[in-house]
Amino acid sequence: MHISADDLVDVLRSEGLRITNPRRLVCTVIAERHSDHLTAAAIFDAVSTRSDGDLDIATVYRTLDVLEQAGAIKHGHIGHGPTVYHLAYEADHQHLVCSSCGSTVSIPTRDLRSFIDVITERTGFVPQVEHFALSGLCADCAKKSTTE
Amino acid sequence: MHISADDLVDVLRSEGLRITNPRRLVCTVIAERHSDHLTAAAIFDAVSTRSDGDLDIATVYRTLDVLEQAGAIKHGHIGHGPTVYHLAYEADHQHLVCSSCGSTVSIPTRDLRSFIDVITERTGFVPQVEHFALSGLCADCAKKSTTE
DNA sequence: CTACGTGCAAATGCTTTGCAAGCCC
DNA sequence: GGGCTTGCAAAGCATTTGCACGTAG
Repeated sequence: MHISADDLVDVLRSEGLRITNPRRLVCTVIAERHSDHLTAAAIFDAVSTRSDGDLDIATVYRTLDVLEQAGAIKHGHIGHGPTVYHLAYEADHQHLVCSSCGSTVSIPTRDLRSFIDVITERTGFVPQVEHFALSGLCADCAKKSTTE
Repeated sequence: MHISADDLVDVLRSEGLRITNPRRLVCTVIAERHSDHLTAAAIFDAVSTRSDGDLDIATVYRTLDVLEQAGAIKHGHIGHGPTVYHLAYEADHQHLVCSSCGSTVSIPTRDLRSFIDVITERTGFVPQVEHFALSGLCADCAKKSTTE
């Protein structure tokens, strides 16, 4: 299943929002690079290098807001860096960021089912694990820290 | 077990660092409010309202860095707000932030043992769950969202 | 005495906002 | 044409940094 720029534009249209060139450009980049974790700056850069591209970074943020409210995309936070955006249906994994070397790993949300259930049982809280990355040590750095 | 301002100062001393009034003041506030999740701004404010208090916010950040490197305190991230600091030995719980109402709940890290183990098994990654809060819906907001 | 620590102010990085002009429907 | 969108510039917030002065050890 791949989502096209037009699909995203349609989401906006169906919300009664106006279809403008800046919005089309942002949608195009998100669709083209659907597997990436895009930052607002990355989208801005990608658009800026296109021949038909010219828009303001503020507009990128505003468009991302609007797409997120429409349910087409979601944002998450990986470590300390800037906010990352991705298609809503791809928000099915948790990120792990190594606090030592900065590398990231993913784990499918479904593998964390029991964890999520434990939390809900004990606190009533329903976690959205994908939203914030988890910090820790990657395999390599963990090995190093025990060896030293 | 309670840590006093002097204990924190001693940590600095044992690292060969100089004991200055600004550092003493920051240590005092951390010791006095050891159960809070203090932000740099909160520490700055707390010091500023004392009769003997006068320091720069930059110094607060520098002192927090130094205390963290010395192992006396740790920092964490709860939702989008500013970085929070607390005594190292109190970093034994995970925070859950409600993305809807902003309320936070805690759960002891030991209750998440099996979760942590699953992640390590599958990815080699050793999570430090306390570092980043988890996002989700608190019991109340989860109830509301299913009712609506 | 001198390296370390401080205050101050300016810079940083990411994101938001106010406002007047522009363009979609 | 009316109002949603945009660009631009400025502001906001948390945090960091350069630098000259001050002081702990």
